[in-house]
Amino acid sequence: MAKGEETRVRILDAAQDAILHKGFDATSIEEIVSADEITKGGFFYHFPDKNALALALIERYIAGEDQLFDELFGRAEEPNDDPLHRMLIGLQLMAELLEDLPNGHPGCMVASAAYQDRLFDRAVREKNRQAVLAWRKRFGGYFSEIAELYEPRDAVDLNVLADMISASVEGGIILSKALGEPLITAQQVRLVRSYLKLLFTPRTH
Amino acid sequence: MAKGEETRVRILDAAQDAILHKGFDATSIEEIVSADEITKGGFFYHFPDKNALALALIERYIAGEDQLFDELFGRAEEPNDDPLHRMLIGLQLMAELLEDLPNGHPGCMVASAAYQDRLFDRAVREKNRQAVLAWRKRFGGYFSEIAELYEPRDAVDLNVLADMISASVEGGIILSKALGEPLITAQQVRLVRSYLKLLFTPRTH
DNA sequence: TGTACATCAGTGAACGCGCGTTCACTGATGTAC
DNA sequence: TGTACATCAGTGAACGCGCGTTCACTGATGTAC
Repeated sequence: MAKGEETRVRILDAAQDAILHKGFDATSIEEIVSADEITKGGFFYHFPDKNALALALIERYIAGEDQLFDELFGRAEEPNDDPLHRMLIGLQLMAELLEDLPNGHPGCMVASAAYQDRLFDRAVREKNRQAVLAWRKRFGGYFSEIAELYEPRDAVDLNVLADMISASVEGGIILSKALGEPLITAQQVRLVRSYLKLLFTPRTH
Repeated sequence: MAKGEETRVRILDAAQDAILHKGFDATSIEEIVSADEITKGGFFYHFPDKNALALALIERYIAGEDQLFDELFGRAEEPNDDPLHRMLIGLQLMAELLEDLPNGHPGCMVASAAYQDRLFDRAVREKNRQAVLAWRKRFGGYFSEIAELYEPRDAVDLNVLADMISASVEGGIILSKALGEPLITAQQVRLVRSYLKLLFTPRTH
């Protein structure tokens, strides 16, 4: 990685950590750059203004999540797997990954932006919207495959079910932050897993 | 209501609306009071400093939620009702109430504070923590009653199940804000209801 | 009922500080010939 | 291999603006006698 790119990443890291605990406006550029031992001028070499920082942070966060979900649910090495099994394994892996974070999930940039939408321009808000839609599309696709093979025991909209995965993580993070209990998010993911098992597993008499 | 108390409430209303869309720090006192047509000096008559505003907002929000949950789940008029039935009715009422908000739920002060915890002093953070614990205790108590009568079909921790109600609302609000779809929160509450039905309803052959 | 005083619910000007942003400059590295 | 120039990745001082907070004052309302 070139020197400039490395500094840029360090700026994003420091900014994200502060923003997830203080909000965007309360996080000053001075504070961000002093954590990286550069100056304010250096910040403005990498970003034209503070709004561009927000955009870059959200884009990076979304890309990271997409890659992570590909790894957890993709399981490209076994493409013929049963889709329900693949989903349950994916949620299991996600829960384990969350349990391994000693301080819990540090927070979701999308959630942070959603609670500060009036601070950002249209480009940022639209990126945020597209991120959540992409999650819905991804998980909704998985559920379509599942529903072709398994009759759900209760009438559910598959897009709402897809949102449930995102919502349980987002909600878990909030409870976890408010209580200072790192394990909550993983527990909520496991609970969604329990629901899907009950919902799609055929009755055994 | 006395005149001063009325102004205080209007300050809190204006502040809450702005804070749920911009965050605490980015919401200036000037902006809050100009919405109410008073002056900055007037604000400081009602609150010693800005942190006291945060504390008052969170206390008011928590008290409002507690009262609402009492109404939705208490059903004091029929205390001998089946606890599972009461829970399902409560969630049904909650979903209907959320569906009736034309712009969706405006946002949760507890979530907003959780994503800006470094902005506040210990008193605010502790209030926030107690709020989530109270929700857990409330719903956990309901689930204890239910579990005494109905064997759950999957091994679940009742406190985690209690958190699920809070988490689905919190997560639903975030998705709803990010997508601009007001109905999402109600949908997520109905999905939790579907889970509880599957989890606790006895098998009928 | 009238008067004196206290309290309530603010007004409005002033303050010092930190913020985002600009800009002229600089040393190190890369490229052309 | 040496030299000239361009680009990269910053530095550091300066700016104007808006912020939270203070404070002396004020008019309206309430209370005591």
